[in-house]
Amino acid sequence: MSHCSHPAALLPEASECLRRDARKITGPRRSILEILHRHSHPMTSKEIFAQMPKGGCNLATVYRSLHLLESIGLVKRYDFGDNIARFELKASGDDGHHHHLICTRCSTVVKVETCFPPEWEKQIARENGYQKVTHRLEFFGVCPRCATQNGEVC
Amino acid sequence: MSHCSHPAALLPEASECLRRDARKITGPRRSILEILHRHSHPMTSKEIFAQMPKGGCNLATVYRSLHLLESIGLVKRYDFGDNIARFELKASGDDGHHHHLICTRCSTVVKVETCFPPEWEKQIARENGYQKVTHRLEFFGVCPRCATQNGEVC
DNA sequence: TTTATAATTGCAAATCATTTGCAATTGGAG
DNA sequence: CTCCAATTGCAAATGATTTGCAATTATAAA
Ligand SMILES: [Mn+2]
Ligand SMILES: [Mn+2]
Ligand SMILES: [Zn+2]
Ligand SMILES: [Zn+2]
Repeated sequence: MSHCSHPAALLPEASECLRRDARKITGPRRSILEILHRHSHPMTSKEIFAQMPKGGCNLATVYRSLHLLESIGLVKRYDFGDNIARFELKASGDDGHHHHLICTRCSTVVKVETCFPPEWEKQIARENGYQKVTHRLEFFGVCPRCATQNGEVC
Repeated sequence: MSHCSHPAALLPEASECLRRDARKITGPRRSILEILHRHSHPMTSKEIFAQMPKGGCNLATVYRSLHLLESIGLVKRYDFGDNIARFELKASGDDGHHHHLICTRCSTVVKVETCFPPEWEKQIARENGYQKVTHRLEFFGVCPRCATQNGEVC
């Protein structure tokens, strides 16, 4: 929701990632990065599409761009179980691994820093003969606002 | 994969659940319960459909039946992030809450008993003003078999 | 700056899992 | 055995996402 770091600082870094893979820095990609930068919570392709500046681009382009940005590690994909992919910009240096608490009423999302105990995860890997194990973890509940206006949606 | 309890013991219990809600015990529903009973891992609607005995039923009926069985608490739905719902029979008494370790190569699924620390979850709820919080947690990695035959799929 | 060309885009049609409307069928209470 | 709400088959509708293809464009090289 807020823009912490300077937006301009993002482009050079992204450019580098793109160039490294012989990809182009296009209008749609630039816009998507800016949009993700100013909304610091997971956004769906449609939400991003709706935020595109005048002229915009085709929705298919948003999908393709997000794929690319994800593949080169600039963006992280999240799945909240509603069959709609959501994307967040990864902070440079950050591996983007964190979790969320989602309101099942109004879909409000809060970042959760707590992670599943790494030791436990290693144990699970060991027990099953897996070399490396990762996880997907999201929390669900009814946010205080929705809990108040009981019955209604935020 | 194995049939632990007596399959016959399942029906009376299911019947009770269904009757309690003025629902009928039909062929398709009986078949689905039996299929889920003998495969003790999460199954997709298509997989269940493919296991239907001769005569079978329409795929739409499988979807509708699974919905119903889920709504009356006989079946639990899981989401492994591939946009295909999977279902497991709940052991009576069990709330069905557990997790899985999924091979990203061959999709083999192993049940994981370890759960996210309840105290930590309560803390997350408290911190955010939520009354009650649940979670969805799945583990991913490459199973030992797939790790060996590197490159190929099980 | 101009050129050459691989990458990108718009558009429409295709996918894929899942849902739904509706008419025909059926389980099971009375 | 009767009756009727619950169920089912079928085909069409959904909704997110993907894809084929021809037209457009970013950009490295000349
Ligand atoms: Mn986040
Ligand atoms: Mn399981
Ligand atoms: Zn809410
Ligand atoms: Zn495997």
